[in-house]
Amino acid sequence: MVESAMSKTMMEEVMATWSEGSEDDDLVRELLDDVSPLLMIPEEAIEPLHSKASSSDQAFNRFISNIYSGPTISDIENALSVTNQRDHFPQLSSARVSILERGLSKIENKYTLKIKCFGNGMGDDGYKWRKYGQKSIKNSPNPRSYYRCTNPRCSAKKQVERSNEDPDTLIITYEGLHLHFAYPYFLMGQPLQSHSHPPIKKSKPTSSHAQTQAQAHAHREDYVQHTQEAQANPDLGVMSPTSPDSPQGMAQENLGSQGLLEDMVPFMVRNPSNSVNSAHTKFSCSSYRSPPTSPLWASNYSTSCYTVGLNSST
DNA sequence: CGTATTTGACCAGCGC
DNA sequence: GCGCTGGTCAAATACG
Repeated sequence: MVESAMSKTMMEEVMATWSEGSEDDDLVRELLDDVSPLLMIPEEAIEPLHSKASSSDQAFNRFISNIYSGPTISDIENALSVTNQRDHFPQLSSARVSILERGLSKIENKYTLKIKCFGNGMGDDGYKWRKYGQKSIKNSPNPRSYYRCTNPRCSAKKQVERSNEDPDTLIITYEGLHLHFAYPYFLMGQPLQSHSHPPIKKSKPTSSHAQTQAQAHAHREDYVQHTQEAQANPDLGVMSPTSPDSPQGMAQENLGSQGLLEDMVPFMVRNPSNSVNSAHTKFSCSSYRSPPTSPLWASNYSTSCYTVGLNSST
């Protein structure tokens, strides 16, 4: 099921999809950049970064790296650092748009992504999906596969089919949100509720439009979260859970209005510090955050997650 | 043996 | 109401 490495283009597209918020341009830019630390920095190259973390943290990082073929924690850190320079890259918006024009579209509450897969090029977005159906589509020689997030608390779904015109092109439609990864964020500042899952997810099955992003994000988010939390990078700054500007506050606020994961992801990504309940998150999320299993995009997995944090269209 | 996939059946929505 | 189509269910099967 794990699809081979997804082309960078795929990643870009995904990222673009999820990064409509102008403030995320820098991150998008990084993702689009061929030399983006998020995607390219080899373990050795980023080793120095690890020096800041404790041995246990390093071990954790390695663990994560071994599980995911995508970017390492250090990669993420780098990306996060870059993110702080958002104001320096106003051109990202245009880049994002260009990506969108290359295959990403949003229809109603679904995000459709068209990606080129070379050879066996199936990719994996990092989420663990379970195939629950396949149907032949009218006027199309290619069947459509239906996938659902393996997390029982997640209603995220996606459909995958090959393009009629181009066999190498996959059409992926995302629907629903991967909110399970965000639970710990919802709870920030509310440690007492750490064991009860916010009803948000349930209230949001319909606002699936953020799905694509959510997906990509979800697992990645967990990943990012872990990283940040493990390293508590002071450079990123720590927002007070109680602060009105805190990620948490924002997230909840957004949830209150729309409950869109996409709206809060950016904060999560940029404010790793909050993972107060990280311990819980690690276990609860990791269970579902299995190695890339999706029939789509393998190597993009990592990218996708980042993307999640970027987008906040609609 | 547990988990994931396959695949035909079933259901709902829509147009005629 | 009927047929078509897309989406989901669930038993059977395959796989690690």
